[in-house]
Amino acid sequence: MISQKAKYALRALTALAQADTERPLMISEIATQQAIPKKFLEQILLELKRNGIVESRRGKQGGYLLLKPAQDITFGEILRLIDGPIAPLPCLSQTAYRRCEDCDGEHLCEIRHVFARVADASRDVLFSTTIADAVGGVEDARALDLAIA
Amino acid sequence: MISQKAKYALRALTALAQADTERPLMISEIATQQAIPKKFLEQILLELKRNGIVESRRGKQGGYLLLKPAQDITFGEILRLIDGPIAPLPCLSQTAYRRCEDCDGEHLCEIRHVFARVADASRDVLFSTTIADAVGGVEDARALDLAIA
DNA sequence: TTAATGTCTACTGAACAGGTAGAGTTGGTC
DNA sequence: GACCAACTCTACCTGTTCAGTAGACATTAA
Repeated sequence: MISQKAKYALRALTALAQADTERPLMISEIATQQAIPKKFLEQILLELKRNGIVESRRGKQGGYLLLKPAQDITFGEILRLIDGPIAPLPCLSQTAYRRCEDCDGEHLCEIRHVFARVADASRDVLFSTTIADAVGGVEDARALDLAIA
Repeated sequence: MISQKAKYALRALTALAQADTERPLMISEIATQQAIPKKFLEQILLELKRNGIVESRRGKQGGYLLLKPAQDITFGEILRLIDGPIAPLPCLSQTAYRRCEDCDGEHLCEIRHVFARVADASRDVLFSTTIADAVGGVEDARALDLAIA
């Protein structure tokens, strides 16, 4: 399971991606729109800012903006930022590798082989899908809804 | 990340799969061989027993045996048993579905679409790979090691 | 100058991870 | 029929993480 925090982060980013690229979106706007506790969202956006995903303007008329285009922000990137390693085992992490001290020889570890395939499959999806894809996909669905109704 | 407990469970099962099918393997044998804290392993095996994966014999000469053939025990099954739902979001779980109360309309949820693909990819691997596969795969590797040496 | 914004640090309560401890039960074996 | 090696069960413990909450502070447009 991904954390609530990561889910909030991804939703906040989709909100920013859908917004006007000129006018910053306030924390409170995003919080209300996406039903995220405001003070919690504050911390999340701060973290995204420190990692160069969004930028902020302070003071009146302040708020948040995407720093990169939405099609350059992948799900994997955000997930790794917020939740840490994607890998199902420490010895399979690309960013935080740690040897399992209880298995002798990684290519002899029965478990590792299997989870390596799981990790590859997940990463394939996560790093090839962007915030823009997500927003686009749903706009298609919404249009279809309208057409049917 | 999968829990340490799940990793231990999978290793214990590979140990049982590799052992003689007649003579039960004692908790302490598995614990020593796989470097698992004995009392913790006890609880794990008990849980596997309650769920019909292994059987036990009490008293002297007692121990544990696989209840089903190793090729009928999938990684997904064990993982779900020990760690709970495989899905990255509660609203994608097959066994413990729970609606996200903060998103309106699941097919309009930007996040859900993406993680549905991740979940499918993971389940593909996890439910098509068995304990027997894992043991077999490593025996191949071990044979190769010997051939090289 | 002031009011509306983001920034930062600290705290908290509940749940979960990863075990440990110890009393109890069962069933071969002598 | 006693003994002892095994499994069984319940309880407990310590540390960490999750999901927030609180509140003082800094900045800036109007």
